[in-house]
Amino acid sequence: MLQDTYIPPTVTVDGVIFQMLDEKLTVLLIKRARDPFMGAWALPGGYNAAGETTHEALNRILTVKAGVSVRQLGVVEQLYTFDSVARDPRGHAVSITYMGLGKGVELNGHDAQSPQFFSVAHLPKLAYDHNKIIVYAHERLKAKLAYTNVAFALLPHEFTLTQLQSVYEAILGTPLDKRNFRKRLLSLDILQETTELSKEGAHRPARLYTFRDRELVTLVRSFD
Amino acid sequence: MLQDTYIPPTVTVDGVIFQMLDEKLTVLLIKRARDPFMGAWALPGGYNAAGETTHEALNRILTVKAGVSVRQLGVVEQLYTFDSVARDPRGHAVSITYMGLGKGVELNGHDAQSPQFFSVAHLPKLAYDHNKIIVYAHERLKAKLAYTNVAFALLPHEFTLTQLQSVYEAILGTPLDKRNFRKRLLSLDILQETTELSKEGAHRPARLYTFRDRELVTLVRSFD
DNA sequence: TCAAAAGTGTTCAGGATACACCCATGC
DNA sequence: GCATGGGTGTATCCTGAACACTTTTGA
Repeated sequence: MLQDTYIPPTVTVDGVIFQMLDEKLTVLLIKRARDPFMGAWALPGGYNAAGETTHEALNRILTVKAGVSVRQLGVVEQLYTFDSVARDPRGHAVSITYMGLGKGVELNGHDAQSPQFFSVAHLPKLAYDHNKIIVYAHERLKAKLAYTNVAFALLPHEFTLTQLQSVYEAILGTPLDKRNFRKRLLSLDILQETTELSKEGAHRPARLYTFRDRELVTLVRSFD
Repeated sequence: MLQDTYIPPTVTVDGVIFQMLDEKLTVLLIKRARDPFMGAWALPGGYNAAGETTHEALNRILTVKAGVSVRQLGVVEQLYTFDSVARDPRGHAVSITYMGLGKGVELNGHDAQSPQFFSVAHLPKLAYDHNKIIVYAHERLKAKLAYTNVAFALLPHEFTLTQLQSVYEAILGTPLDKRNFRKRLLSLDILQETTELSKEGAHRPARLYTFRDRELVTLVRSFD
């Protein structure tokens, strides 16, 4: 089936890496070093070569361009594959996008392309259609809050329910009722109460919780 | 960024084409003409060459291998992109899968690879991991029944509520309550009552309905 | 004693579920 | 007149939404 004349399209991989900073959802961007869009902010991305999987390519790209390893990310999930406009004489390109969720991600001394986390709520105009890709990833993340334990990947091992609520609020973009939020999250059976308290500030200490699982768990669906 | 030495992975496109036959959900399969898995049933798929989009490749592959045009399909949706095991010396391959939904799809005189629709409930062992891909597509379709009008792509222009219910039941794999089903579907505001009746058989004629839209519509979400 | 965040229950409305009988037709 | 599928309504349960005050601590 494979002719000798078969020439594959260019394949690229792009990553939408989220983490919480200062109670805001932020996304990792780099400054493009070359045309097209030289100097513009963009998602970290690059070519996928023969002999490496898309995950391997993602890891390599994040490492080289931003000093981030996928091992620092609690969740990595494929988003969508775009047919991109040709960027070279080979014709159409295919772009596979991933979403990654982390916490305390360090950008180890890679300032060549100035990797930085930007608040998702106030993004500059990005290269290509990267703004749309981020919106898509954000929607996916919003939806997953409702029926998975994804939030674990964005929080420290132990956290207070108020911290957890602030993550939900930042991602959903709406304030939530404290009592209803606690009732619901506790009823999902994804959290584990610890015996520890966080005592910070001049107020009553807060109970610390952990997630029962540190990997993505999908809760039961609901249609008939 | 693009070295002259860049060699992309092999890119393939596979289609999971569903239609209703005899009140059952069925999927289009072909018999593989070459190794690997020569003689085994498989999803129609093939190489994506430079210069064509994945949609174009899908259309070409379906046309050549099964005599099906994507224009016969009411819905075409990308499913997932798999890193496949290398099938040739180029190394890893990337496989982009699509789901297509049709009705009355004709396989125009292409019996070279014996294209046929098989009941999803009773599939043979397929080549590669195609059984898993079909399960994935089936899950996606189930989920979409709940919050979109996808079913339009599987039904004739006019249909009875009983026909519609039978599509839902076949896909979900459970019987549904007639009164509750009608109440719910009618409340979604995706159907349009016609003035026509279907009079077949020795019983009361049934009201015919159409879908208000003949393109995919997503209903409102529900999280906070 | 004051400020600041933690923690906690009840009421209400709307949607989902369960359930059984009469209707219109062809033969 | 009978067999066949078409068509309809109500009572109940459960989930989601709204809503305000007391508790514990540090300063």
